[in-house]
Amino acid sequence: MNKNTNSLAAENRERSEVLASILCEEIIKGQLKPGEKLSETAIASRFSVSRGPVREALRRLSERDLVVFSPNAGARVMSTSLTDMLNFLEIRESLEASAAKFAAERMTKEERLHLHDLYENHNSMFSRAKQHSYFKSPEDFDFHYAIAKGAKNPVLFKILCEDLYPRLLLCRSQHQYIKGRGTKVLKEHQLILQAIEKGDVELAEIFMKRHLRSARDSLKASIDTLK
Amino acid sequence: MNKNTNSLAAENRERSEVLASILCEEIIKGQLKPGEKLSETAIASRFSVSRGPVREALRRLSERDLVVFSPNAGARVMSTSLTDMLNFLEIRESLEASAAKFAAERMTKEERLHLHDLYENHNSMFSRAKQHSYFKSPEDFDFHYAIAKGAKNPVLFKILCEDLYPRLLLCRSQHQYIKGRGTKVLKEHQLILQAIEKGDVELAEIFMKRHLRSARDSLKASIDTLK
DNA sequence: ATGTTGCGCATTGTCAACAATACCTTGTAG
DNA sequence: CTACAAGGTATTGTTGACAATGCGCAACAT
Repeated sequence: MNKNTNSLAAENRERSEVLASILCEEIIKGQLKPGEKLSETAIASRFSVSRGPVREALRRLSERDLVVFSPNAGARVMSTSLTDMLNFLEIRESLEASAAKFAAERMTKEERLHLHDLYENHNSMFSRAKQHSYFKSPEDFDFHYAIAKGAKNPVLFKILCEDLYPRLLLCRSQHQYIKGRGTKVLKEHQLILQAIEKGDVELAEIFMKRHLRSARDSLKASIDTLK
Repeated sequence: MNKNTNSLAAENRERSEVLASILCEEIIKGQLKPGEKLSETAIASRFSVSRGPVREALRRLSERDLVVFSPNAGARVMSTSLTDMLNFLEIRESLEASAAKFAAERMTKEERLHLHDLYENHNSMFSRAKQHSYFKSPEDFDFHYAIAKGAKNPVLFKILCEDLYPRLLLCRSQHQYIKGRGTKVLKEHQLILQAIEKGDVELAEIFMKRHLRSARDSLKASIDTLK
């Protein structure tokens, strides 16, 4: 799948960067669980490198807030509370609303078609397996990812796709809180899609805001029922 | 001023983190100019440490996009184009509009008073020295900083104050583009302040958006006149 | 004069050993 | 039996040395 996982030698990129991306992926996928200790020697021997590159990789990840350091006690996988999660979703709302607005304004014809395809695929996939928890699937993120890309603002793209999404995914791997919101999500995506296809800037922004607002409310409700 | 600059030994924080913050500051202040080479050995000898911590610090800064790496060629201070700058301002608009909204909703009484004091200070400072380029001054950022803090969302605060503002300041140190927008800025701040003091959520959001929109338009105009 | 090729040097990337701190185990006292 | 203390062990923080890559200068050929 990812050849870096096997051999990280013959890369132009430096070891610490490759290591960081591999560890990042494993953290996001939940293979390294939140709170888990990240031993430098263990990681070093696992990838057959010295501790130097490992340390550099861990320092990188700490800047991304994927790991936390306790001085003289090493690194642990970041653990995210549900209130943190709500804060993330709050910001995501404002950022993605802008993304949708810009996407409706700036997406190319091809990008709009691609977004349409994504929606159709999700749609058919969902009707095939109704119990499939759509909201939790990576396919849901594909849709938002495409919009973030279509907004044609690299700063926005970086914040969303490289800062926020990883943290959200990490948090999801921690809390198995969400039951898929079912066909609602699809309907909401459809509204956003149509607005973008028409180039309706204002509607795209509003529908995206509503969409994410619903997601956040859903989480809030889940939290309330839990306690 | 900052005792870290002199002795970075007796700190609980690890050397690489202290180094990163010192270098970050110097980059933002423009003491290290965009495009300038950051030699590991030079930095190491300057702070009387080994290259190890220096490397870790530089890797941290690269995650913050304050420096760029060319493999086997080391690090250079990030250089930001004016179109990058416009992208930053575009996102800042949406983020700070939310910040103002939340601040109007969530600021404590003390925070509102503090914000008021900030405004008054800026006001008197400006009338004392009219030629003083208010928009470029750090005092301008204080106002926005206080609002970001008052929004009571750590995620938002981090993105604004630790990711976006440093990059904006770095870019300013690179391009001496802006003539202060004069009393306009103060008037705009006043409107925002009043909305927040009244707890008027919607107005705070709108006035902040307009304020930053003006700043961006002003930059766009500057760019156009330049070419 | 200009473009190119090769060598030498400087810088980066990596590693293994040393020093310092924290954690865990074990023993003892209350 | 529990609480606390002390020592040993393991892990982190740091360092200096080695290997590899890139850069610049000089000499040469066209």
